[in-house]
Amino acid sequence: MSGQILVIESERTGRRKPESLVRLKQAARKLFIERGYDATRPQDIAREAGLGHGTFYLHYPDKRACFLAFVEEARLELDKHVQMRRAADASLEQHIASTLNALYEYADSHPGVMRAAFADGRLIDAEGMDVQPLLMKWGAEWAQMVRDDGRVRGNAEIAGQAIAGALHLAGWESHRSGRSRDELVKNLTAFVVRALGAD
Amino acid sequence: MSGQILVIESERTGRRKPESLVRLKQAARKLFIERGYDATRPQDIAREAGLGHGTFYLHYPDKRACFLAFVEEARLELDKHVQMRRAADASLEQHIASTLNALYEYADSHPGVMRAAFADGRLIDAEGMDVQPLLMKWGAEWAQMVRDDGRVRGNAEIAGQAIAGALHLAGWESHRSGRSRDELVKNLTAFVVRALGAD
Amino acid sequence: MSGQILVIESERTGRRKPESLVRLKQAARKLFIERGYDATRPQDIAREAGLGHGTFYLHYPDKRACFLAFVEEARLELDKHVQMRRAADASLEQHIASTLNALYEYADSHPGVMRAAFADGRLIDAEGMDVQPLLMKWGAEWAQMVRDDGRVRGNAEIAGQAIAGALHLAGWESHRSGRSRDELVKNLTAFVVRALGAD
Amino acid sequence: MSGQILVIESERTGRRKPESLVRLKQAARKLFIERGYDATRPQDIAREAGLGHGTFYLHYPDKRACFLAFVEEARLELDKHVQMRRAADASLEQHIASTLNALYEYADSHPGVMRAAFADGRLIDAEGMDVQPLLMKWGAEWAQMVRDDGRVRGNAEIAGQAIAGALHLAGWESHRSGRSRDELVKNLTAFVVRALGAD
DNA sequence: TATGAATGAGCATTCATTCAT
DNA sequence: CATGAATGAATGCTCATTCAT
Repeated sequence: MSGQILVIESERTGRRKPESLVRLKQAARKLFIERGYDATRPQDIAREAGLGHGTFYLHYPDKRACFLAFVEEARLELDKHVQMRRAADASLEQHIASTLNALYEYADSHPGVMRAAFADGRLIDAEGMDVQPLLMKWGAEWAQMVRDDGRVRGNAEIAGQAIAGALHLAGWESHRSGRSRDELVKNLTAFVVRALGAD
Repeated sequence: MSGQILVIESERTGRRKPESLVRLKQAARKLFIERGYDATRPQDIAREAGLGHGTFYLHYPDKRACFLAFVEEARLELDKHVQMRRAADASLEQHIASTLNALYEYADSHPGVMRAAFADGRLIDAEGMDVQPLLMKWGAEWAQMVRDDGRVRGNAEIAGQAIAGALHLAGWESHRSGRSRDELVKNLTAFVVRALGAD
Repeated sequence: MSGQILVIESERTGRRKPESLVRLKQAARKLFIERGYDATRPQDIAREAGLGHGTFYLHYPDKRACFLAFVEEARLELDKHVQMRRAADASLEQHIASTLNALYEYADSHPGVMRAAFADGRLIDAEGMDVQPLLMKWGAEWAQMVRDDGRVRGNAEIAGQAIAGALHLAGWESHRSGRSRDELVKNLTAFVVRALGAD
Repeated sequence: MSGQILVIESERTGRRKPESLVRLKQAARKLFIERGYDATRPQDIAREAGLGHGTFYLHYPDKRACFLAFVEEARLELDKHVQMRRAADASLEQHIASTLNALYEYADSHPGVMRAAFADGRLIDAEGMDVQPLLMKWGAEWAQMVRDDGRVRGNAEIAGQAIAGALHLAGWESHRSGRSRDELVKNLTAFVVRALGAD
């Protein structure tokens, strides 16, 4: 009898804990996207996950941590998506074009994710200068790309952040004004390629 | 003497109404910069202005309107500053360099203003798609500049927004990492000049 | 010069004071009817009357007094209306029938007045047991009528209040359920006539 | 012993939730009666119940709902009281007399309940035409009684509402003027019996 | 591990009234 | 008589978090 209990328990400790966390993650993602950070209560997330309110605090110290986890997950997901879609061995221009295409493709097919995730800047600004906002992490990745390419002589970090900022705002504005993705990608690719000083 | 009284009276009747508004504006600016939007209550603004908190609602319909007024004021102030510092008749490169210099000079000498003001995107996203966030207005101005210059063949709006986004994020990151303004301006100027395809 | 001033002043004290009061009365009536007591602010009344907010307190000590004045005016108006429409020399039944007809005719042609006015019960309940609610005053009038008729042997006051209460609730319910005035008057007349014990 | 624990536990889990609701109900009843609707804040009710004020909103969506629940409870309580005291098999006159006696007996022994409860008309008038004010529900019950009796040929609904209105206002006035319950009941019984046309 | 009842600091906003002009 | 800027007590309600079970 106790053996059976042990088996059940080991199954539980082995799988049940992660399971509720997974459900919380999914629920959090859904709600942060649908309603935004402010309008999403820990209680809502727990309920959406089919769990009690208290369980939320078993997995996250607070609401902020849960949101930042969602943002980080979104970042990794986007990274993965872009890396898969990106033209591998190609000219810089083709590389950038395919990257931007993948980027905005993801943004289109995951409406709300980017918008929700970029809201982390505010949270991070308020406390925790040690954490980097999503956009800035993105900028750092572009900076690395620039460094790897080796053609730009200026400060790669500045260039990387500039690119990230450019892609973000131009993308947002295009979304608001209903511009086509093609138009956006074509223009931005040219913009970035020139900015990187293709000499 | 009666003449003086008349003057005083006309000054008073002429200024009593705006006076409290002016004080509210100053107080709001101070607090929005120091504490941010969320942590600033209408009550705090009124108290900071030495007024009762009912008075706040004599001048603004709600907290949001007060904040947007602050943002707009900051935008105009920055515009004015940049226009005064900007090299007038000069090459595109010099023009951009002086603009960026003025821009970051303002940002340095008014710490917190930009950071606070850019938070409007969140407010505007929530409601009121008709209002444009500060950063996007800024992008529109750059777009106009690009159009006026006439050298870029692509979509000027996209280019303008891309520039604004680039300046914003690169500036923010530089501020966080303690980079010198010169380094930032030099690199960004080159970045933007190249991006605009000065061929 | 002082003569002229005196003339103007006497004209003013003779006519101007009442004028603003009259306008306040009209405005108050309009707003109390349209919006009810709670949703009507002294400020609204003054503005509707084309006067400054402070002027309100020149004529009424507070909002409550203004409302009670409105109620009293409505009561007198209804009284006058009923007295004019009422069959003079007739049987008790005819007398009552014509009274009820006049009553509900007024209620129909002045939608909202009765509803607004009856809200005084609450105000009076809260403070001032000395003032009588409109409905009770009305009951007292019916009591007098009963006494004058002399046919009822019981307590006239109770009968009067009972009649007033009956007319009020039956009228309100008929209004809510969309019953015709004729149906209401016919039935209530019979009800009251029987209740008064026409032996 | 473990059996006892089980009982306690099941009692606890089974009652913990309702317990705070019961305390809120009692507190609400007390305060609505003592102070009336406007002067009673949800916070006061919670404090009176020995609970935090957030708990109030765990059980009621808002103050209005709490009040309407109080009114409904009072109505049921009164109904029960009247049904128990009412003469069962008797003449119409005896039936009515006993009903009125029970009615005013309740009103006397629960001072303030009726007064507070009748204030619902105002709340219901403002919003929710679908809900019926207490007094009108009462009228509907009298209407049913009239219909069941079968002797009145007119519109039973009008008669029922008229009776309810009569009892209400006459009762209120008698309370204000200090009339004895006997006097009131005797007169009103005769009034109602005649009104119902006992021919 | 899981629960959900309980908490109370906190917030934006309203409005009857006053009083200096 | 008239004004309307100023006031601040007061209100209903929310929500991140805790903790006894």
